Amino acid sequence: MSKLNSTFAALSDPTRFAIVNQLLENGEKSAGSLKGIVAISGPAISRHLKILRNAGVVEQRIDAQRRMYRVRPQAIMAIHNWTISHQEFWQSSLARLEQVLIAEKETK
Amino acid sequence: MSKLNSTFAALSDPTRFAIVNQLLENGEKSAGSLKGIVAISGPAISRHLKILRNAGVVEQRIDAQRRMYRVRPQAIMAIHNWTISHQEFWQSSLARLEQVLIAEKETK
DNA sequence: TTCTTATTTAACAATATAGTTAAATAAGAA
DNA sequence: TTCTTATTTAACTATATTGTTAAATAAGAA
Repeated sequence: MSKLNSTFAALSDPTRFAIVNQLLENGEKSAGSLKGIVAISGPAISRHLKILRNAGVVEQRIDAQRRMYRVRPQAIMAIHNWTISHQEFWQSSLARLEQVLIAEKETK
Repeated sequence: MSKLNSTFAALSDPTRFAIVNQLLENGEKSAGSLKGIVAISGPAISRHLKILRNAGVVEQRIDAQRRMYRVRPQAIMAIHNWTISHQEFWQSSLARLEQVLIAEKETK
């Protein structure tokens, strides 16, 4: 729980969020092939990957000259678990809001 | 999906993450009483709340001089839904990792 | 109206973030 | 070794973020 905000920080940048979604949807990708998904220089992608790695969101595997990146499942599960730990709050709040909308519809 | 990274940005600051957790656990709180949870000035808290509000993470209700803040359940649900949309990836990845650990234990 | 409480906005300084190009490093191929 | 491909690190600039104090605004109470 204490380092979840670092995970959120890693995912707060649009480029990094796009990288992570790309890796989640298509699995492992090289640094170079990730460069294609946004109009950005190589060094910029490289640094974003370093930030994601330091936050524990992705991990690296070396394949000859290429560095292959994939999402660490634990990172996404940690976010999931945080939402679950407050699930009662948001689910009941939403249920109440829905009841209000239904009541308003009946009044009109 | 497109504005989830703004939600993550709002939650990336440790002070804001603490504020949100406080509101999730104890419900609606005034700006002033939130000041107590971190050693920070009033104006700083006020601006953090504005950022959270702009990101759609909290909403405000006016009660005389006080501004009461509460978490918008939709914000947490949006995060939850994102983790769910990739659940197959992270759950099966974790299951595979666990299998590897079991296999290693048997080898030792 | 004037005082008090609660909160926000303004102005500013310090630090962090993200992008760029050029140089360095890593590793296979000629 | 030298060339080529892939990626990272260094150096630098521009912009964003966060915190502070002082002033402004909001609203009830005297």
